[in-house]
Amino acid sequence: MTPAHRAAGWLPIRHPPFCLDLCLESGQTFGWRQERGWWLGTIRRDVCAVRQVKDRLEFVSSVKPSEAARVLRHYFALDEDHPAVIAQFPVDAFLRKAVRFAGGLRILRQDPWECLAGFILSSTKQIIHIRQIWRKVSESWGQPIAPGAGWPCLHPFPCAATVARLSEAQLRACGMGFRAPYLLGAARRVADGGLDLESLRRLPTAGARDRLMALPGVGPKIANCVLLFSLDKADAFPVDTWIMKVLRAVYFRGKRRVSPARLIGFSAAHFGPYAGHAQQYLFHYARLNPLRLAMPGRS
DNA sequence: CTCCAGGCGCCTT
DNA sequence: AAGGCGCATGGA
Repeated sequence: MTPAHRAAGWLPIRHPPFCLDLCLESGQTFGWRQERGWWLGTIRRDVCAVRQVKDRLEFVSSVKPSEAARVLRHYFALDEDHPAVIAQFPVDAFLRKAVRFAGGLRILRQDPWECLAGFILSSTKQIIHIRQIWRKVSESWGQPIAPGAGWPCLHPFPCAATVARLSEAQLRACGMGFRAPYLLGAARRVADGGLDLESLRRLPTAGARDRLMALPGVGPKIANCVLLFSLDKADAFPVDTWIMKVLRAVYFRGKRRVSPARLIGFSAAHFGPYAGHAQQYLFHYARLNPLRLAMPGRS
């Protein structure tokens, strides 16, 4: 290993289990890629390389180590008592199986704008495609920066003000199709102060959700993703096609014509104050075990 | 070729 | 309130 590839700093993982691979592969963020054992990605203007070695996180960053440590500790929620979160889950055999299946899967604390943009791009797209679009947008309008000497340059995702100045045609050129006017509209609302994303932290989950859903292209699912993945609303419960399959197959087995509204109502009551964290385990399990999920009587 | 993907907006009943 | 459909794009 060259000196350039030595970590500039490291962070202890104080509440294991923590699994960096699961966190970055589980479809809650779209800008990270793996290269030679390191994860390369950006958090606002902070360009970094990260890897997990047992119970610590090593990093190289374009900003000074003390600042990078602060940003990364927060982003990867290393200060969160993860076992205490799991302990708040309801007594539920299937959920516990999903937790065992993906030990150390955490909810990251993303930048609200980047999270909003990512999930506006996500509708009826596979995760691999969302990553492609994300990268195209980043490389088209983000200034390239290297985490350190000897590292490849990465392009931060453009901020709302930058996207707001683009044209719909420029965004469509990145392959996002009908999502272009949605992303542009949301960027303008955020850039012109029509919606202050940070202020949503101070609102109750339902109120913050209403504000997000006033944005073009943002319905309940995307709003819940933004609340959960970037605004510390642990009770927000995104219901996508995979979660719909889980709920129908596991919690409403054999019943026909269960409405989405009823599934959502059940989820809110059943999964508790950390429903969103439970959702991420269910989502990941369903996505990687579609066959087992479809098979009856295998719990 | 067809089908579907971490949905949403709009249009019918 | 609840259900159906079109929307861009790309990979299986």
